[in-house]
Amino acid sequence: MVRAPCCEKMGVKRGPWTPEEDKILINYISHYGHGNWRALPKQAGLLRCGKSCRLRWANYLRPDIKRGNFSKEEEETIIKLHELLGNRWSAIAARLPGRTDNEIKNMWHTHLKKRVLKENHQATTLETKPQNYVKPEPLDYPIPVRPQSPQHSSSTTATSETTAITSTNNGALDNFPNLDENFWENVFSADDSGETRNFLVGGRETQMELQFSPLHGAEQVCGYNPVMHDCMDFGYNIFTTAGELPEFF
DNA sequence: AAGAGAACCAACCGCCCTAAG
DNA sequence: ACTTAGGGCGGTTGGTTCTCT
Repeated sequence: MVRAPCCEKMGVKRGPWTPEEDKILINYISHYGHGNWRALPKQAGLLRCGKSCRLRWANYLRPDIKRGNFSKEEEETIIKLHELLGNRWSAIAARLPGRTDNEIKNMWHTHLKKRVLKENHQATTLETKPQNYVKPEPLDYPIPVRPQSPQHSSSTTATSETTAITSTNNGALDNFPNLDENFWENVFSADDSGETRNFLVGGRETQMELQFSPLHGAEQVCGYNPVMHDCMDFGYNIFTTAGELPEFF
């Protein structure tokens, strides 16, 4: 069965929004909220489809949107997060208050992508390498694979997987923290959107935000430190939101 | 000053996921 | 269990503005 389009094309206006339409949408949402997007245009008196209204609101009219040029810090954050998360624009936008996924996506395609490509090219071109350039050694430890969540696996238990993955890391990385036994269970009960939780790490209660991200072909727990504007580069990366990194970093 | 090409960005499209019936 | 609608997301398009010659 083919899904019907989100709106009848006939009689629905398309293209750039006029200031009058913006005003109507803002007034309506500020009085009644958006509720059902599909029903909104009719109730508000707009000749637009609901999807168009939602996009206009989300990307342009929302009061918390920050307009204007991106700061250097924001650009660096986008580059780091893109390295970490790939094209998950909404996840990246979630870490840049006031910026929309569309805006970030445009920024990436028009400015940052070229810049990153150029920088990568320079870094790998022999002529541009400094004389004391040393080729980085490949990782000497296995990239740990995220064990299946207990809710997705019926054949193994969380406990055995937890033990295995923890011992793998402790054996491979001297400075990998001692995780409390409920760590992975706690991780798996969080979603992928960067939920903040308290964990016992290295024997210390630490507030952390976790993300799962596919890197090097394997899914990893990894993170980004918004305070230091730096990606943690372990097999498992963990970062705090409290502004201070745990000692093991 | 004018035309061409490049860059920018708002908006649209179509797919996917999820909740409700 | 299945179907369907609603909403979210990433990719793409096309109109506008800018820059260069």
